[in-house]
Amino acid sequence: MGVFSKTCEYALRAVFFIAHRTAEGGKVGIKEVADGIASPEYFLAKILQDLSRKGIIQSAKGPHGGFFIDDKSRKNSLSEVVKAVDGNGLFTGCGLGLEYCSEVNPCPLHNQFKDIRNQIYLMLKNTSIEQFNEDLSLGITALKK
Amino acid sequence: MGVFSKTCEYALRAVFFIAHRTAEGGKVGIKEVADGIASPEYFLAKILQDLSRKGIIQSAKGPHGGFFIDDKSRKNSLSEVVKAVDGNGLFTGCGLGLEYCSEVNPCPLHNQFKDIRNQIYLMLKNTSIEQFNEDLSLGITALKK
DNA sequence: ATATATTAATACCTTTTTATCCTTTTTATA
DNA sequence: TATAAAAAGGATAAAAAGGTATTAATATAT
Ligand code: FES
Ligand code: FES
Repeated sequence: MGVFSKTCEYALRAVFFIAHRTAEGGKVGIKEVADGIASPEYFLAKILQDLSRKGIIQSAKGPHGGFFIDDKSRKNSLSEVVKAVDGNGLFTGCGLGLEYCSEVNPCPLHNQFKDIRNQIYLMLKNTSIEQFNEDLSLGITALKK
Repeated sequence: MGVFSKTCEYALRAVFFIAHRTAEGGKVGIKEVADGIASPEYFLAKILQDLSRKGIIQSAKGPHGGFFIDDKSRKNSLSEVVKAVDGNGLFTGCGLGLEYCSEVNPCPLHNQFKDIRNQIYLMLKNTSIEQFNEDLSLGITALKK
């Protein structure tokens, strides 16, 4: 497994996709999102439902419904998305799984690991959801395959 | 979940513990290791069996038997341990879970993520198993709680 | 108002990971 | 040679993650 859980990977890709597709208003359906990011449809549905409850994205039922991201939410940083899905253990936890990460009782990898952990956090904190809309439009970056 | 799987966390802590305790020759039993790194004994047993089969650590059955790490193996880097347990997906995989990580079809996070991923690799590659023996002896670093 | 089609939400099932128990094999030594 | 100590291996179970089928909500046409 990678740095993020599968659930979190799908969540991040979906959030990018939805932000991109609803930048000019409008909504996008679950099937389209699932296809756009190559994820299992119903599993993604559950993830989006959760993100919706937590206010990371928005949704509307019924015909012409779908998922979207409002102006305020699209300014959110990726760290909010990761925190909503995986919690913030990735940002604060010990790399070797000690109960607490601390300077007073550090694990052998602590000094090196804390820097890396912080860089992961900064990367996510300093990146907004909407930030890649243009790259996606230009086909510079991809969300599947 | 953190950067490493639970299995991998236990493996790394155990490897540090065994290297430290068998630096002057001798062996250490599974119960002692499990206690020393605060891990479930029988689950750890499986992990150590696996590490032993893969040549990361060594073991001896019978009275006065136990686990140990020979001179050659203790020079191994942590990346070997992680690779043995979790594979090398952590070192090569896409942060957002795309099938392949590549420059030609990069995900939005690719440029930032590849640096971080490489730092994780370098940290592990440049750290040997035996490297923390002294710190552990001095109580500067810990493997439990 | 009501039926209908559309769509998200929920309840359910499967697989993987993590953890435990029990039996077998190996081996030092009494 | 018998005994006990220790890892190895098989079988099982609980928990978490991953994935699928069904249900509920709603806009719109009639
Ligand atoms: S104690 Fe392990 S990373 Fe801080
Ligand atoms: S393509 Fe995603 S990290 Fe390289």
